[in-house]
Amino acid sequence: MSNSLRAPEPLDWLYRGGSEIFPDQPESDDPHQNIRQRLRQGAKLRVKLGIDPTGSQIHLGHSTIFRKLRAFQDQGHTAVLIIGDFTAQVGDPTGKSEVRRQLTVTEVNQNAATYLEQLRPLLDFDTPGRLEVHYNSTWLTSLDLGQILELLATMTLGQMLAKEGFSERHHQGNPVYLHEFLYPLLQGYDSVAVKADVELGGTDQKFNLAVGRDLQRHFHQEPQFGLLLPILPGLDGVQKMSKSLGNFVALGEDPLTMYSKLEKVPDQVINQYYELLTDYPLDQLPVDPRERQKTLALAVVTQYHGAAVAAAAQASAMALIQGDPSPTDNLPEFGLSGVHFPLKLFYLLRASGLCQSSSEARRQLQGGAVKLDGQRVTDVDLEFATPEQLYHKVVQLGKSHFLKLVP
RNA sequence: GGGUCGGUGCCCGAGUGGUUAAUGGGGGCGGACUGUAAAUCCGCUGGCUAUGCCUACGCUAGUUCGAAUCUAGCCCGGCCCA
Repeated sequence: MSNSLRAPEPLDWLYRGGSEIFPDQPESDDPHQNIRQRLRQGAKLRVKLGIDPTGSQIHLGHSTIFRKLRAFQDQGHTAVLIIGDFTAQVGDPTGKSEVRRQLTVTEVNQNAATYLEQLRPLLDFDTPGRLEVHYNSTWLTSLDLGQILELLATMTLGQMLAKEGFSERHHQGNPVYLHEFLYPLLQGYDSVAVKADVELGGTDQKFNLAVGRDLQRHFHQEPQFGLLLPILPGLDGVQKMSKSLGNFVALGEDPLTMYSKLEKVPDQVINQYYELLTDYPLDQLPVDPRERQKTLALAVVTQYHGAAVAAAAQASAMALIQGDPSPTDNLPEFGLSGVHFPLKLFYLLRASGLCQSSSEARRQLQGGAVKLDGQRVTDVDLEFATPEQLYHKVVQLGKSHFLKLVP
């Protein structure tokens, strides 16, 4: 595969998803201004991607950029993954209308530990030389005040205020703390530390990636290329996919939940989902909108769980929609051994995590949202004397939350 | 440091002594409809194994039969001045 570097002419893999590359001067022969020239020369690039472990879950919105990183890997380049264990404590102010809560060291470490596992289906971990993983605390914690001053002295207040977010917040009368100014500089310094040739990010990262170029130049390195991918809209079809908005699909979710969420992606954004989340030929998308959703869901679930499991999830989802919970092989399960009998149904809804509180569970029952084996239950005080009455029954909340009860 | 305005439920935002988890909007969840979509209509939107008991309007004390609403101190923000 490494030989393919000599003829990377169809650069579809590079541009799929509407990547914006900068600097981008297509007519230029200068390999520092034109990444295609660089690739034609067979350069082996160090492709940086930083991710701050601010949460415990990675979702599809993050995955687009990892897919791009994988594409670079498959072309023979080196993925340089930076776990922002230090920057996570500062908090990226990008796109935030308010200050980010600062995480503790313990939280950050716990989050970081789960990240690599979640990325396993996405990246090439095995081919030698294709992946480096760094924690940016390695170099950032050892910066002394003199070095920090050097970083700060590379930018002006005007440049900082030009960054989206800062000036809005300031003019809206919201606080902007000084330590937030350090974030872009630290992220940029990461590029210096790993000698990045390319850095990947979402379009909202343009400022930060540009700072990386400035700092590399300051430290007498070749400035990196920036490659920006559009932000993936969330399941609501409007706002960007994010955990805090709840409009996300996490990489670690079970196949059926993943499928159920993806098969109802709004029409207005489904083409973007195809482009950013799959390798499906974009000129061959199913015409029927319902088919288009199903095919997408199947394609994405396959990436994370394999074709067989994905097909089973699709079959289960279709059956469950029609109220038939029989082919429920891969439903998430809930063991009844952990709860006490006699058992009230609303308590079960709470205990199983289907509802967040027992009060909410009662409301859902009253609102007609709960079904047991396809039968709607509205009796708030329904109680079961023994676990045997519930074995192998399926509890359903709304249209897409299912749970199989097991001993 | 001084002056001034402000801190209400997921968010915004009413309320300025009195049956009440506290108007309204957004968002979210659910129901009907549908393509399991959108649009539309309707319901719900503090907690608790619950015919009741808790906790809530920045924090802590206080005034009062009774406070989110009054008083004091403290914490945190905006703006103006230094």
